Amino acid sequence: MKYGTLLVIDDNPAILTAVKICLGGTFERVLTLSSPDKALATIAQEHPSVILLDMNFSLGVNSGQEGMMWLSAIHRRFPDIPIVLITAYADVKLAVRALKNGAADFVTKPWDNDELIRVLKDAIDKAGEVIPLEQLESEHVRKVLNKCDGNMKRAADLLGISRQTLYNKVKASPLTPLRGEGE
Amino acid sequence: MKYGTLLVIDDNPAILTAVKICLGGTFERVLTLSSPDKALATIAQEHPSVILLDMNFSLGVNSGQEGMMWLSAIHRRFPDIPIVLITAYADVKLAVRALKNGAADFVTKPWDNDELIRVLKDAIDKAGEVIPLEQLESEHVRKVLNKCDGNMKRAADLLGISRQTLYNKVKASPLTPLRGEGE
DNA sequence: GTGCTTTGTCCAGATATTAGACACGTTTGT
DNA sequence: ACAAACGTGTCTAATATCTGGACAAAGCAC
Repeated sequence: MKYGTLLVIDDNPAILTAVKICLGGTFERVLTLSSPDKALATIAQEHPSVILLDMNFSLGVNSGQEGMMWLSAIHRRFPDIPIVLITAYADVKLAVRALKNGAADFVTKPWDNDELIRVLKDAIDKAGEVIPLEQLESEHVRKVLNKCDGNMKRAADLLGISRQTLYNKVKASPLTPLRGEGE
Repeated sequence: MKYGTLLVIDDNPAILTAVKICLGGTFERVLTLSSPDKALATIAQEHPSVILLDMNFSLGVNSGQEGMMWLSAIHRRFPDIPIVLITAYADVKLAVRALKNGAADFVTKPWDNDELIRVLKDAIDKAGEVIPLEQLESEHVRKVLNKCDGNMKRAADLLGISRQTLYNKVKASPLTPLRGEGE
């Protein structure tokens, strides 16, 4: 089973070629861009399943600012397409910032092929999940209620619903297990 | 303005003392544990606003497995309390895994005091936010609809609601801006 | 073009939400 | 200790929302 379209954005042609060879068997299509300039247009046109984005363009600038900017821009425009970042400079602060800015994952060069495939697959799978409205609601209600120490009046207030409605919701689904957040 | 209760868990007494001094002025209370053994009990009793958890216990074991286990355990039991991880071994993989396992943030030793305070404050603020039910619903609807390329029938199906209901929801809130995910 | 899907629109019955009210138990402040 | 303030569980009646079902018209596939 192949995993749709992968878009790779990296300014190193050797990397693009390498990725194309390594992942060509795993994805139906592997598109490449050597510069993020046309990224938005390309994404809009091709609707990739996942994006592999390098963090370091403009030679000599390796703070990752460039990649971070593009991450934000792409993620803002296409919040549903998972973006996996890749960088040669293993920097914890950068990785944390990237994940908090919406990156699906963060890997370092040189990469392990199987790991990269797993990461991209995970990103696609996670992005493809759709949570039913009712479940989303139940979970959120439970969380807020929990944060209010079970105070239904306050919870209802924070949730923007009436106390009775919250009351009904709670007794309607007395035990909805919370989704895990594990990897 | 002080930021509630901080619980620090670290097996190095010197660190505990240092943190107590550095952050005593910022938090109303700073509790410390030199081992995570009693973490769950302490948290249940003290309801800290945020937890600062070291990743490396049992001397010689520095893979972070220990801390990761405790992160999962604590986060599973108290999903509403933000957990900031701290480690001496800057490891990108570990940081990524931690964030995906529910950590609010990830900092490395030696830490910068102001940065640590900012991180803890951010974690508390973010955890304290409560999103009204209607907004949560709107955003989710918009995302799913987007993922379905605007196909309302399919989106409604995935969301577990009827097509007409989705139709009504969409025309009820034609332009709900998505919340940002920035740091 | 012919079929299949989707859309926009309507209906009427079922369900959910709402503000308000009430008695009762629990905190809180003094 | 006492009163005031607050939260709960319960009820009602008006309003709103959700639902399956139906229909013609528009869009897409082959």
